[in-house]
Amino acid sequence: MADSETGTSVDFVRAMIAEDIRTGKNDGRVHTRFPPEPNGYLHIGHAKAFSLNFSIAAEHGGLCNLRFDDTNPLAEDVEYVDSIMEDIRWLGYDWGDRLYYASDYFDQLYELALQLIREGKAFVCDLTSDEVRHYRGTITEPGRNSPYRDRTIEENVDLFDRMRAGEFDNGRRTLRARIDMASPNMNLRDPVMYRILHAAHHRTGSKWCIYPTYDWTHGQSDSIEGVTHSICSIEFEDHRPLYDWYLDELGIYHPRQIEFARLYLSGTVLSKRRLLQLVNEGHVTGWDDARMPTLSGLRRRGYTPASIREFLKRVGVAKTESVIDMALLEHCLREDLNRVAPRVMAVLKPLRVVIDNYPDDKVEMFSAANNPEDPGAGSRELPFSKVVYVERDDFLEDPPRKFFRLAPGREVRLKHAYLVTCESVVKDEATGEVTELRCTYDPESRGGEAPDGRKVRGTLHWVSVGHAVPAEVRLFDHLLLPDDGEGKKGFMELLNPESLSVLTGCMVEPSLCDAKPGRTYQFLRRGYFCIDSVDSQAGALVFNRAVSLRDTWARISKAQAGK
RNA sequence: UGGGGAGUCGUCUAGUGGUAGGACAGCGGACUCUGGAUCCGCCGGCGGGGGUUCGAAUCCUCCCUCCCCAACCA
Repeated sequence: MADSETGTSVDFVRAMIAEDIRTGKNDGRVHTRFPPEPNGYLHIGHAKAFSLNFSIAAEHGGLCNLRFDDTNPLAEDVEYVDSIMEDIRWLGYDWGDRLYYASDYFDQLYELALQLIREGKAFVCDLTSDEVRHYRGTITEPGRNSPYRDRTIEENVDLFDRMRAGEFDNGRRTLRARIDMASPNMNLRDPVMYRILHAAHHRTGSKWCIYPTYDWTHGQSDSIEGVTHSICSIEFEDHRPLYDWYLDELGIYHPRQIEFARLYLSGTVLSKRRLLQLVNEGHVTGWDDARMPTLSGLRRRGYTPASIREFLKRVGVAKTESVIDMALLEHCLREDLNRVAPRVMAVLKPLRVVIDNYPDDKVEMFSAANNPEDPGAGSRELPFSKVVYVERDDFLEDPPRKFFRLAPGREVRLKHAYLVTCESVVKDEATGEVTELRCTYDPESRGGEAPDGRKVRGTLHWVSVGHAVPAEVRLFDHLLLPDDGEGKKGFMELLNPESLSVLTGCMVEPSLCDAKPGRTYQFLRRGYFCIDSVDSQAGALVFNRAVSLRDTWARISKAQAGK
């Protein structure tokens, strides 16, 4: 869809709304809403929905409401209400003073139901849920009318009143719309509007023992709030005729429902039911486990609101069911963090390096830029001494081609410090494991510059042993393994047993000593790491790897191994 | 099988009768005190068959594939 004014293209939802404005519908007003049920934590799929709703309203100077669709007290909880509000705000959206609950409308909904009953368009049905199912027919066969379908209006009003008064047990009766039991659309086969549920509601307490269903609630709530465009996900497409039916029969303000495709992400699952299962069965530590695609999980992992917003923008909005490659989300995070994350040195798997010709007790301070992408980020001082840690992976006794790091006789640069050459290797006599490297440094290379201009390809990160701060580092992999066959394996079989690996004894530079939880850094040459907001403490730092850096060497060595 | 939706590079997504473009991924190169970043390049697609037209991803038609619906969940 090309926008003639800007030359940029817009998605079909925005195009429809633009058309409504052009034709003068709703006096050009745009009012949307995000209607989550508080029965779980929000994930990135929900973020697609609410960012769409909030953004579209904002683009037209309109408003977007937050409305909790709390019509099923059995599934809902205030814990979820709170987390949902926190997550929406975190992503940067604001519903102002328009916080609503479907339960706020229970009285109005009851009156509207009475209106339908009085017009002969709804009836109290005594069929059990099993019987209702049988009477409904199947996908290919029409249903049959309920024997209670033709009760008098007086009887319906009386029975409905008594349902509300609590005279009947759970499931004993329902209020149903009187539409068409032969409709090819199952949603129109006399759908249930109210069920009896003697259960406490997290907001209305025990005031009600009948609860309206989603279909009976949604359109009327939209109408009451003056919502112009009710944007929802595509599985509600064949509910739209029912949405429209209620509004038309009631003769009240009629918003327009528009459906778009939900978001799916490779390597994870975006279904509340399954996420809840992961939590309940202990496959993750909670809704905010850093491996979870929930907003609280992504936040804990180190994802930034900006990166998620950019991701959603790039993903677009359409009606095609699509699975987005997780690599795109990761790309958006790197892109954002590259701009804003302070650089820092941390050695994940330490190997001692002794610089033999460096004075024993000397400590030098080197200035290090906090972010080469952002001169305004300033610099910090790094202590250097005779014994430092480098990454174990940065040394190979017998290096392959194109390996630019440390090896016997090789010279590399210790970032910001000196050029050092590996002179010998110390090993554990019993195991043969390399325990220490003995090196010499070039005193003329202070700051890392070769005095004679000689080229040194390898630059390593390091931490001075005497100044290093120990830390735990958690690395994450996808929750789900790639689905090899054509979805032959079940969800549980695809769970990645190695989605979490914990590294202890990592050594980070001293400037991180009093870093605050939730802050994200780039560990030079390693990736972006966020201080865990739950488990990290001063003196016992815990970092989560949000995403690795692009690793060209990993690709080269993999290709070499393949030969 | 009835109804409702959807099919464009590996993955997303533009396109609305006039040269199929972009992003991510992949591959190659330049540059680099992060094998990062940046820059340049390459790769690769209209589900299929008919038809209309000077011309079709786009219009018509038949077919194929995938998703959703038979909760008193949302």
